[in-house]
Amino acid sequence: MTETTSGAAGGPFNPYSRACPSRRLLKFLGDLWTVLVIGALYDAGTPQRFTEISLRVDGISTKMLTSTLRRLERNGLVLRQQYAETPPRVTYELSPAGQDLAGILREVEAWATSHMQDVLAARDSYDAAHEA
Amino acid sequence: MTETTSGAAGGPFNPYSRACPSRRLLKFLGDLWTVLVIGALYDAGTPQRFTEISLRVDGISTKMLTSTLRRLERNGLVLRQQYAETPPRVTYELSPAGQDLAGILREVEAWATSHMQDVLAARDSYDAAHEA
DNA sequence: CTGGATCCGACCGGATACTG
DNA sequence: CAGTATCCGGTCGGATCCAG
Repeated sequence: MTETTSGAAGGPFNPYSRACPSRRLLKFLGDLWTVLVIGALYDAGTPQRFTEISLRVDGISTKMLTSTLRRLERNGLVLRQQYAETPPRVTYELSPAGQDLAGILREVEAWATSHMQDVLAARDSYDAAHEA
Repeated sequence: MTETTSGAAGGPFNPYSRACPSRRLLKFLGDLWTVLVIGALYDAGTPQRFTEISLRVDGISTKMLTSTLRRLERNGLVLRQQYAETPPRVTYELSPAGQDLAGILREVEAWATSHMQDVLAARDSYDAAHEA
């Protein structure tokens, strides 16, 4: 036990350490667009086209969808397939690693939706007790 | 089935909808400092002081620790206890809801650390295939 | 010790226009 | 259709100083 910071051990990576690359990865994984795009691909079950994903993730801009998909692909979480057709057709799907992650992120998502009401109530309570 | 967007059903809240409050909540839950502070409190097991948390979460500024704890408290995820002493002593601990969430976020954290190596390899592979 | 207040640079991210 | 390029306002977040 030579670790000075906390966190689940089991490997050399520790996001509680400022310099550890896992911190940046964790930051990316928690990003809203990352979570929603992965969730959308997970729900779809089949390879999705750029436009199809943008329809599932309401309000995402082409810029953010592009950059998010690029990072996901670069990190090995999403597989990109492009076909030589006109008009061009490109599809995205989760890699095995991406599917694994999707299951976990889905839990976070489920927590958010199932506890939203409680959170709303907690805010009211907090605001009432701290109002100016 | 009147939903037009995707996502796990089960409630009226849907983060895939741009206007749904659960989207903002989800964004907050995935925030790096949120994840690490919750994880630190979870690891500690006992109520932690402001300074103790800052030591566990390497590199967090007092500004971010303060604002993160405030939001967590306001959302009912963290319980704050202050004692009338000099010097002042304040402790923070996870609420039952917070502990529930912590277990899930810990999984995300574990995914990040356990797959960091694979992700690093995927990046090398991607960069090699896309270098200018 | 536990913060609040302020300054300010960095960058996130939307809107828009354009291309193969 | 599937992006790329650019502009630019808003916000995030670190550093610093101050207070109860």
